[in-house]
Amino acid sequence: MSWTDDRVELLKKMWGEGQSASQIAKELGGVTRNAVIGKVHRLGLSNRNQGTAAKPAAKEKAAPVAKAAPSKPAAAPQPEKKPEPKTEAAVPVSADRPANVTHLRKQIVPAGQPLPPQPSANEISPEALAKVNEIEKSAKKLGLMELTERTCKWPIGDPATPDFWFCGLPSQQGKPYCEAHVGVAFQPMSSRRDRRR
DNA sequence: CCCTGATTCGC
DNA sequence: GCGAATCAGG
Repeated sequence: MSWTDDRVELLKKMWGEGQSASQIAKELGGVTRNAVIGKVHRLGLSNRNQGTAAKPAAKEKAAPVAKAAPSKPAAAPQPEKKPEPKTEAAVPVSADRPANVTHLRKQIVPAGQPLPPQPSANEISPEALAKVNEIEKSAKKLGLMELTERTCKWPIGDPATPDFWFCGLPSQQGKPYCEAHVGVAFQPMSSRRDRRR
């Protein structure tokens, strides 16, 4: 595959939209994300850092290249704009809920049985709960079979009813849950002192 | 372990 | 110019 004009255009477009190199590569087809990144650099649209000629030459490890030493770092940090629409708009979370967080949790997980590492719902950030509510709306609702090594395995709904599924969103490294669920899953550990055994 | 982009260098 | 291999972070 070669970098035809339209392919380059798509590349520019997607890169401009903040798409990742791997996504772009997948979309284009026939190229790897490395190819995309390489092209991006060649096109000179890697970062919005343009103008500063001198490149700080980040690392010099196994490079037996004898090059003239750079005169000076000369890297004026320019305030850059980051078009990153945080999908964290206002969530209808009760701002005035001092201690009734437990009820909120109940809404999320109606079931009351063999729940995952459900914290004691004591000191969970209301934000985390709101987040969970949010993401559950966009959950992929995977069945038990669809779960893979890196899909969120957070159960949603009542296992005793057909309205039961798993979050299914991309889980974070290693963890069994996605970002949001990790937040409410294991985070507490505050007043859990001894276990009297 | 999964991902991200950045850089190098043989082709 | 191209991109795999590698590096460097998250």
